[in-house]
Amino acid sequence: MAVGHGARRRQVVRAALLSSITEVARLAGVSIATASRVVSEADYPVSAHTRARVLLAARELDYVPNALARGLLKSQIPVVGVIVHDTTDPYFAEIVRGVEDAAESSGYLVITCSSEREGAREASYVRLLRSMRAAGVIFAGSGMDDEASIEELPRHVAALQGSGAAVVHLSPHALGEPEISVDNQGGLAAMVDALVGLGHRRIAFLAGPHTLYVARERLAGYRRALAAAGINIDERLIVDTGFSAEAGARAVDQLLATGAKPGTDFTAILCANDLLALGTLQRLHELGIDVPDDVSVAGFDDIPVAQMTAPSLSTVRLPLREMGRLGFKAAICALNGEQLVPQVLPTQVVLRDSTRGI
Amino acid sequence: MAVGHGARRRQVVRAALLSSITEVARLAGVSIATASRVVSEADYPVSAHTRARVLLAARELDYVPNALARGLLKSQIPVVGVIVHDTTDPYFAEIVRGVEDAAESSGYLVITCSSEREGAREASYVRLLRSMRAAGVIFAGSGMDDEASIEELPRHVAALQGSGAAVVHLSPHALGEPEISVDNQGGLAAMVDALVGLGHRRIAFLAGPHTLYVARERLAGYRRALAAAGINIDERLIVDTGFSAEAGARAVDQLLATGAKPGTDFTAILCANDLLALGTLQRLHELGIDVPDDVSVAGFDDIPVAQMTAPSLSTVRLPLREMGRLGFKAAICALNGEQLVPQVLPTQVVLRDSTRGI
DNA sequence: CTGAAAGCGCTTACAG
DNA sequence: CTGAAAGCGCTTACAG
Repeated sequence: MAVGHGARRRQVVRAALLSSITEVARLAGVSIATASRVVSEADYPVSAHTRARVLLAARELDYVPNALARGLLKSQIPVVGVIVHDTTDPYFAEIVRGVEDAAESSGYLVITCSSEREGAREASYVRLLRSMRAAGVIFAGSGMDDEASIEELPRHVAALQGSGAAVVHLSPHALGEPEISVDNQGGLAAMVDALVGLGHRRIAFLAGPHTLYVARERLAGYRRALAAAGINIDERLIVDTGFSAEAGARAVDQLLATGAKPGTDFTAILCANDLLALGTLQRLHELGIDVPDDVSVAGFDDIPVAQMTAPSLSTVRLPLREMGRLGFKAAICALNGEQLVPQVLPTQVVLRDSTRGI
Repeated sequence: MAVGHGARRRQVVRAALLSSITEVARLAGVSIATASRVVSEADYPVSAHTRARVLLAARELDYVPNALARGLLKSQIPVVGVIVHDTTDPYFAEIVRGVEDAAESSGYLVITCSSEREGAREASYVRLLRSMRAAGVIFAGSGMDDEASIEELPRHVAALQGSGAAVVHLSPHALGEPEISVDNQGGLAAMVDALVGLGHRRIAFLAGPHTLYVARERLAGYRRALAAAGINIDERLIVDTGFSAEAGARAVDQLLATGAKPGTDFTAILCANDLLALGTLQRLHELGIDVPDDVSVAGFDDIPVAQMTAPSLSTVRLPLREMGRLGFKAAICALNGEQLVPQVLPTQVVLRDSTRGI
């Protein structure tokens, strides 16, 4: 019994170790050129009989082609990398999901790389993707402006593009217009308009990290809409923050520490993303400040949990999955040599229970 | 101006296209063997002068080694795949984050593949990883029992292991004990004990998908703890569900449709994961059933949003990031030929505002 | 329709 | 310390 088991095990391992195209060709009794033509599904004429024997041999040996050898020859491996700022952020999770949906059964493997909002890490991931001769890179998050992003990253991106890889941006960055994006400024302005429509005139803004392009665009939307409504901008109501729930909670404390009173000095808190709004809701709840009776709260992105908070969160819906899907499709188009036309997707204000008129 | 720009651009592209080790060797005036010894950081003696010239040439050409060529030679590429059930599920996002934390500056690239809980997709991702000669595969989710998981998957896993790749499981599955895991049964039993301690005796259970090993283990924990407490198990209070918030909301409707009354027929709803609990909270809120006054609700996993619901969610904390971190470390150990000792991590009951005594 | 041979970019015994 | 050469597994003109 034990012997039999050992022998069987060895056999499996042996098949695994030897299943190169050479083995398949030998077993089928054909040249490796012919074997290659069959297993690589090239549309090259091979007699039905020969084809069948090769296929049988391949199955017999559990043959899986070596993507490295193939990639070395083609100078490209069917892998598309998605660079995100934070895997655990639902904003990026939704985008990645969209990319994966579009990539399903396309033959491309999707690799997600998380920069943790560090330019050096991002650059090193892109370098790795370059060293693997990835077919494409999708930058899901917006550009940063630290040294690595300015020195190293563009070099790798240029090399990638120079060798025929597709590069797609889903957010604004230094190198030009994103191929697929959303009108961050307009979307945020629309939410300000909605709040003004509800009677709010003193709207605090948790602005996100000013090192990020998206955050700066959203801030611009805030300023633009207030100016358009003829409302004076009170700089003390603008808080520079991170992009996390914890940052939102801290920002509330910071805002209150200035002596600003909710309900009078500000009647609404608008957040540059939903995660900030989640932290804001939580901290206000802890402080016994009622939302929306004492103060209204609104977010931006419409991540799935935004419907599940109590009160449910008013926010601006971004078509995140769609962005991911279109991003992947754009990469494939670029790979086919098509010229990409930048596409700006619509946003939509969604008013739920965290905001009310005054 | 335009000409100058064009010329510069061409140069960049040219460097990108030609930067093979052959070019570096030529520019440095050495053999490719010597160039390789320098750039691959092999600890092979090379004179300081030669080394400096090679390094300079490499920098000049923006040389990035071809990982495919190197991988072809070694039959392994420094990539570790993490197979998850769903990228957008915070449970998996946290684990992936842990893996990435541990992999940081290890030289390995982490690839996340999302099976969407379909065995066929999972098998095809593992096949892709196999074709790329990945150094390791970490299965973050538990095994499924559909055909692809029984037929195709084990073949690829055996081949991967046979060729020296590391395979690590973070959850129970058909092939044996997970290398890194958590006591799902004991953890869930502990929460039942806690609820019983609060005076609950009629505890409904949203059980998750019975096709998943983890779900079955958690259900076993439910049964075990109730039996130990001498409480009769009412099968009508056990609802088979998915693992999403929507499934939780539906399950609440299903439970109520049986005619069971909250507060009398059941005083608590225990969920096999936090996402189910989130959906449960939301649906109960919509129905005007108060938590915890009318019914207590508890989850399992302690994903980050569990603290941010209203009321905040009582749950069982799983060391998710730690599991990811240890999973990656285990993969590296296996790669170094070390024998892995299965490790079971502790869980902890966390009581927040969604549960109360009766 | 089939096969022999070159070559993708690298590493590593082997010889000096 | 340095280099010439073989070879990893595949694809693809080229010749038949």
